[in-house]
Amino acid sequence: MGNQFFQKEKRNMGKYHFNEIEAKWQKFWAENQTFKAENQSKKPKYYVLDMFPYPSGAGLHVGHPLGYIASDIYARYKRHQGFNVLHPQGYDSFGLPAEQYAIQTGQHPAKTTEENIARYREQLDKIGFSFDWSREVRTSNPEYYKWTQWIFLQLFESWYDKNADKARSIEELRGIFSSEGNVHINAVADEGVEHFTASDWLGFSEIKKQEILLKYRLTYLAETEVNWCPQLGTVLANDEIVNGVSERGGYPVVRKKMKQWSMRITAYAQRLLDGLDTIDWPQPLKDSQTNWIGRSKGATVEFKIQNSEFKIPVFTTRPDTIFGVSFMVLAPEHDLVSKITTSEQKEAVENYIEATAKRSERERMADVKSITGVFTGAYAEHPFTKEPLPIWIGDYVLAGYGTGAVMSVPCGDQRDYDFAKHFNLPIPNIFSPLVPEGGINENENLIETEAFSEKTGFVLKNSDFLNGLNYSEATEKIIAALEEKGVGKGKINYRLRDAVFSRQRYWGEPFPIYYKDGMPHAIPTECLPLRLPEVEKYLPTEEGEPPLGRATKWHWDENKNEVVSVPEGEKPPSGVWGLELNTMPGWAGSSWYFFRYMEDEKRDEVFASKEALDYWKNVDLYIGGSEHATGHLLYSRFWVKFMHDRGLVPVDEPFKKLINQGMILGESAFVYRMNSKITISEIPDVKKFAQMGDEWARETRKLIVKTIQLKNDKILIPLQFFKFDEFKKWKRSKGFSEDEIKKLTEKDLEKERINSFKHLIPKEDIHYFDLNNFSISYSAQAIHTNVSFVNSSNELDINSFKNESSEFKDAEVIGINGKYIVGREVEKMSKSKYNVVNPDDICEQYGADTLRMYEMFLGPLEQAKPWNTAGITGVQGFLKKLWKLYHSASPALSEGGELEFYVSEDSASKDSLKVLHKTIKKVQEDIENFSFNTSVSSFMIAVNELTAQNCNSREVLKPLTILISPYTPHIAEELWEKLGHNESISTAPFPKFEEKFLVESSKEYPISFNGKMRFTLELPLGISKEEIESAVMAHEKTAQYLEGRKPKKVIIVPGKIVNIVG
RNA sequence: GCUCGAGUGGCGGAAUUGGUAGACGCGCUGGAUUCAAAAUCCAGUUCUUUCGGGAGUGUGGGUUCGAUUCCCACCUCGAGUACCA
Repeated sequence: MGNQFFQKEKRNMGKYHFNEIEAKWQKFWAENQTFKAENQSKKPKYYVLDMFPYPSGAGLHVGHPLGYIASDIYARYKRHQGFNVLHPQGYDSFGLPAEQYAIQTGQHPAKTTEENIARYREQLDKIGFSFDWSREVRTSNPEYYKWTQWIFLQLFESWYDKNADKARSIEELRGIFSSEGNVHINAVADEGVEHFTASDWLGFSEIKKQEILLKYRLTYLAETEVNWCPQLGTVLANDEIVNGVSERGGYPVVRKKMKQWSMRITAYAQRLLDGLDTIDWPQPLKDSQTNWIGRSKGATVEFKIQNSEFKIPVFTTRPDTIFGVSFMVLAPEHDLVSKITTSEQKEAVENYIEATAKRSERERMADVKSITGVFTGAYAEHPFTKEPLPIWIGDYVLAGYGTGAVMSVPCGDQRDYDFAKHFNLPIPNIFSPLVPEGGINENENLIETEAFSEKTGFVLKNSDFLNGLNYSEATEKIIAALEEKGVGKGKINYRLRDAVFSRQRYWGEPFPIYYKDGMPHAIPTECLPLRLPEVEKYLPTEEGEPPLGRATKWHWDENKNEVVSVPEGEKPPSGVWGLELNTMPGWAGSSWYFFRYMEDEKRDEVFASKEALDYWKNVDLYIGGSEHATGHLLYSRFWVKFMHDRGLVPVDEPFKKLINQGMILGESAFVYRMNSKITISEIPDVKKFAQMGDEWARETRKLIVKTIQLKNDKILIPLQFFKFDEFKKWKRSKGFSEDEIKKLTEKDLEKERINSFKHLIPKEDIHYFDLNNFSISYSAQAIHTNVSFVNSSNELDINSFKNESSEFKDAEVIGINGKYIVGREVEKMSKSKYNVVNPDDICEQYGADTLRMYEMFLGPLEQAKPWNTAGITGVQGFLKKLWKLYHSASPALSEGGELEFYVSEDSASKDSLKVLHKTIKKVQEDIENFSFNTSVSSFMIAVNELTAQNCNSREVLKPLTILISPYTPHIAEELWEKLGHNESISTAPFPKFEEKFLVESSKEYPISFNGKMRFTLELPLGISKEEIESAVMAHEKTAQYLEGRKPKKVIIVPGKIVNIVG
């Protein structure tokens, strides 16, 4: 016995021990700082970045590292190509989940965040990433958020000059105000800023000046209608709301007016749009930003209100249809509503406003079809015809878009049409359809049943000076007319709103702002960071203030320039003012973090030094999920453009190339629980029931004979007894013929099922279980079970299932032949679905190299795909084969020989070199196209072929090691060392592809007949078309396929194909 | 509804500018080795067939000597968006 054991151990010496190898190299890389990037280098730079992870308490599952593995392969590849690669990692560590957890447990979010990060790091380290950890950042770190606050203050001290089309400093704006007032200024600012002259400005009080400046600042304080989420106790940005409920938690969201910090991102709408043309991003991502920004071209038109000083400005994309206007509609929230409503209509209008305000955003969205509205009693005047137009209010008009009012053209807009139909308003027609022959059909009515909203196929009629014109001609003419009359002008409108920047939360960056006489003032930048204060509870105060309202030390002393405490109830001494109580949103810290990684030494002095910024410029490759399309990816672009304007960074786009990785889905496992209460009924008379109609439900209840409680109340039936399809499959596997399968009915399934739980039926009731005399009904439901209890053949490990899930300790698991087969379904990976696969476990069992390669092998990077642990053995088998290629046993393994590293110095065979170069070419192309799945296949092919060729030549194996090292770095390092190198493989030059090894002298031609390949024929490559043709025609099989016919045509593409037609 | 993306064996997926459909891997079947298992190795595996073939890349049509690839129409699934005037 002992001897046998020894033998086995001895035999294992040269085996592929991935756990040891991987631990060894991970340690080596950490100790030698192998992947530390240099800020001064002769090498060209390359910056590879993963989207900022939020360190959640659940840790990583196998879906998370997918993008990291892809970017790591690319980073390693670039190092082999001679680049100085920056490949950093860090944590977006402020955020809601840690705070929610803090509210529940009282634990400081900093503590849980710290723990979560430690766990993340541990998991990441096991996968062997080539991160430069010396540059790690955490957004919740004061040394980091110091600079987030600093950038906020830069925004606070800036305004947007439309003439220069860039942001400029507030100091310059003050200068302009002092010299010429604001009359000539062309700035992005709040609506309705009063006009003043230079002398006015100089006469204003400081408070008044601040009030005016606030209307120009790029981050400003304003009373805005926000999305308030009562359950989360905070406001949410538009992109944080999904289907009318909060993205995190799914809580309802209501609209509420609050004083909030906002970011004037709208100033950048056009540049954000234009910038998309300069970056290499996936088209769907660009499309969703384009839609989000929502540029539309049209005109503003002012409508005078009759017998009133007021005017209604509207925005329209179809100014050409102005002669089709038959009424006006205002949003219920519109300021003018209360001012113009007539006394007769007052009550109706007020009732309507009250009713619509109650409806939540979600209801309003769900219920888009019902048409509601009410007449205000007032009339507007058509700017050209002077006709009176009744003014209505209706909630299909949104307060937040355009001017919150529309000119209704029922013949040209479906919503206006529906509104007009519903309230019996006139629908004048202004369209004459064009007929295909080039004429105009005056008689046909385009708008009998619906609005005509096309921009082509018509000319205008009943439109005064626009008659006979098409869309573009009319649009041009009407805008000119509007401008001449001074009642409107051409305008571009954006859907994009300014971004709300305040959150009523604790775990975020404090604003470096205090309030002096009600006006916000910046704390001096040299006093940053303004640290997050301690609070005893993470909830809002009783007065409804944000959690920072609980901080006892949260006032700013202007004289001492420090945070001081003011005892509760006391008036602050002079020069001491309250600090801002809101904190910044999650996207603050993530909008600039990519610049922080560039800096390594001067992080205390600057957010990033000029040298670092000039060297690294922007991110060359950014990999992450598409869910950030309208959040992080838009805000980052905005901040970068702003920072560029103010000369803080040299680039105006953060991410040159971006790739979206697809989600890895989980395969959930289900067990099927049968209700233990079984209802026995008489068999119904089918004919009688068919005649009964609605009464049948009541009648069936009368048929119930008895309800039987089985002996166990937790009964699991197998998949085969849950779904009829599976039942049939099972029968088929038991050797039933197709005919027999066809004859199977639900009744057969029921019989088997009843049989399977017969032992649980109380003895006295057993006679009821006869399908010939009774109808038996019960229910069963699918329940998620932990995938770790299930093996690759979908069998449930019944013992661990019972032991580890307390709910089913005493369950009766009904198997078939002692096996219980679970149901499977592909779903998102999540804790609640018990389908999470942990990368640590995979690394432990199969190794990190196998995990890395398998994740790539699953399919194209951008595509969503299900995870199936069973398939991983193929990749592991491959790595074992690869290992064996560098080892040999003498005597042969079967004769008790042991594996030893062996590489021959002899020159390689022609075939082996061909395999090598074919692989170099393919892998290089694949990496450059981010087609990692296909290069895994080519590695497998290469190793299969080299093994078949018994290749052990260094000439081939050395370059092969480098080739594969981006994918499986640990095994590559180990083999590299065994090949006799002392340095890490990570910067070894990538093998060079040489065409000469692939040159072929002959080609196996596929010979097709009418496009169908029939046989192949090997022919030399050098020969002419004629020679090919005669060789093919002379072939015996050709005659056979032609069956005596004469070919009509022979297509020959040398080096490709021969096709015979006839 | 609109915008975008995708439909190929039992499964994940390959297929250069239109040129041998199903590479590679999983699973399955059979075999070798083993007391046995694991591991390993070998062979087979789109469907159908009267073993000559025939059909086949969501469906229907078109262009072509030749279409998974290009064009038109439709169906299904997925993602985003949602009264945007």
